[in-house]
Amino acid sequence: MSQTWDDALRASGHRVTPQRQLVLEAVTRLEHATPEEIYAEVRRKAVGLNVSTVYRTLELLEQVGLVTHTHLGHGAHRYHLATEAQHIHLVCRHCGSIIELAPTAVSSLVTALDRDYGFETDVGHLTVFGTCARCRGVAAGPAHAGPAVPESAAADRWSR
Amino acid sequence: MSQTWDDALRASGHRVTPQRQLVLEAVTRLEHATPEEIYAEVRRKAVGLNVSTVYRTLELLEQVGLVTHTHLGHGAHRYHLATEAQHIHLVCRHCGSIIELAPTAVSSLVTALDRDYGFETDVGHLTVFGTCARCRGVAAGPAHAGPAVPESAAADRWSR
DNA sequence: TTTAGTGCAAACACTTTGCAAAGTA
DNA sequence: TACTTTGCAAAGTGTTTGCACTAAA
Repeated sequence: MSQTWDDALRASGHRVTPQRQLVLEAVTRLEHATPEEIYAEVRRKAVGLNVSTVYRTLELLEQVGLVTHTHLGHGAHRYHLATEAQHIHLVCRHCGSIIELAPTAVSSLVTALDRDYGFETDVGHLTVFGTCARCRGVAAGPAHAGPAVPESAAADRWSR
Repeated sequence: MSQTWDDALRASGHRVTPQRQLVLEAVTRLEHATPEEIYAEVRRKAVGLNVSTVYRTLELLEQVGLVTHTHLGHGAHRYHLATEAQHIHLVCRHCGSIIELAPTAVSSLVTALDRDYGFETDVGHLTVFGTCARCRGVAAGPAHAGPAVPESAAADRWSR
């Protein structure tokens, strides 16, 4: 049931190239890497390799099912092997640290969402933002007041 | 304990302008809006208003505590009122629909993360990707094989 | 009047595209 | 050989910045 990465490419009618191997290796080595980081890593071995190739390759590898990506805050796509054990991420807002957890940590949530809403959770994509234990001690979070909302009116006064 | 939005601005040493009111209104009206969408909405009332003003205003309003943002997939920042009831999001990968849930739906997870990892979850930012009930019936998810990883070697053959 | 806020245009970071040359099968 | 993939350069998105002008307080 297990095939090699190059067979996976060939089987889907794509060609095996050094570029693709390098990108896949980079994804394997650096976990949670952005396209940018993957590009930098790949360049260490192959200076001539182009950014667009990295993007195209990542898209292909994902399509073929060799890699997947997650969103870890802002706009950063981060890629990792599809074969890697599924895990969820805790991202600390303050120090930016990423904590990996086994999916079992959220199994009760997954079960509940399925039972109550018929929603099938993509565990590999689950990211929880918050504050890690270390930062909690340091920062005393600012308390928001909770002001009322405007009543739309002044606009016509100056619009044009 | 509740103040008006313009007082919130003044209190923090900022000025009250029509632009800021319009942006805040847009955020209020369209829930989960991207800067782009907010800009479009605002332009309907004030053609002259500039995109950069929208970005600057959103940043300010967030800083002052009137609005907050969430990441709902790719790189899309979506803004909503800070006063709005906290809620978590279920995003369907297939149809793109967004389901809002009360934070209580994940309270057990929040408790567990706190107890086990000392992690304080930012519930307002929690987004769960997956497949909604409707799409589950339709799409028969493709099963990934799980090919092996390359063994780094061919690279030197052609790098330069 | 003073100083913060705005519009404009240009700069940015990141990602995508068209096309001819190079390389896989 | 035939046809996919790459490198290159140029074009797109979405977001940010500097600066002179405008307007809130």
